[in-house]
Amino acid sequence: MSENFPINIEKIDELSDFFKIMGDSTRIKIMLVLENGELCVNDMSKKLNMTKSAISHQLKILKSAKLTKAQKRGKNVFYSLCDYHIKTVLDMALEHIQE
Amino acid sequence: MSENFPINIEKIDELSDFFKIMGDSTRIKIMLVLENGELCVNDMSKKLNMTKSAISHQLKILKSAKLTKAQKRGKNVFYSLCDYHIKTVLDMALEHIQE
DNA sequence: TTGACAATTGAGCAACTATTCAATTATAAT
DNA sequence: ATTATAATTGAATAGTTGCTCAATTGTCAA
Repeated sequence: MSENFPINIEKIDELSDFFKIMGDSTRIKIMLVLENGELCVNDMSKKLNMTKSAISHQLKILKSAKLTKAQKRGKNVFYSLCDYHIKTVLDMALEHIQE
Repeated sequence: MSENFPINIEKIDELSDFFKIMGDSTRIKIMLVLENGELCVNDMSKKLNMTKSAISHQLKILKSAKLTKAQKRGKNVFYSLCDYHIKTVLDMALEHIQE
């Protein structure tokens, strides 16, 4: 290990952490509903038919991974996608499973 | 859910399952050492400084996900990468974490 | 200020997962 | 046949994770 290895070890952990975060259907659903634009927690909760608590817990993870960002307006907190790479990664993965 | 939703629900599970498999540093390491060509379990075990058993368990998962394929020759089983999309997904993810 | 709604938080629980360890199968060499 | 090496397998364990539930915070309206 370490030499003769294409990328360094911390990067590998970052990589697998990234995929770990993508590897949950609730978080995937959240990202997909956010592709059309920002939504508040309540709306996501209704669209995905899940409790606000469950959504909120996952949003916290997505936010800390810089995959979503939040903006508070009045009583609501509106979330939106952060990174334009994500859609490409999702599409690439879709291509992979398609066959 | 279900209507007004960009892709169907089974696809979402397939997607998150795919990312779940990518979301482990051992499996990432295996895929990275296989980028240069096939290797037997013993070689991977040495390169990654892990037991053959641990490697073998993860190879089974990668194989069942059709990310690697195996070929037996003599006492050895040689593994290689299956899908050319994987490298692109890895590169895309690397681009995401780079910044 | 009071009541209602939006969102977050933390503890607790059940389900899942990666590694270790020991045993087993399979092949090759002596 | 016996021994050695390669790989797989399954059970056990320790660690992690996602959801629920209850409590809490923050904001707006009456």
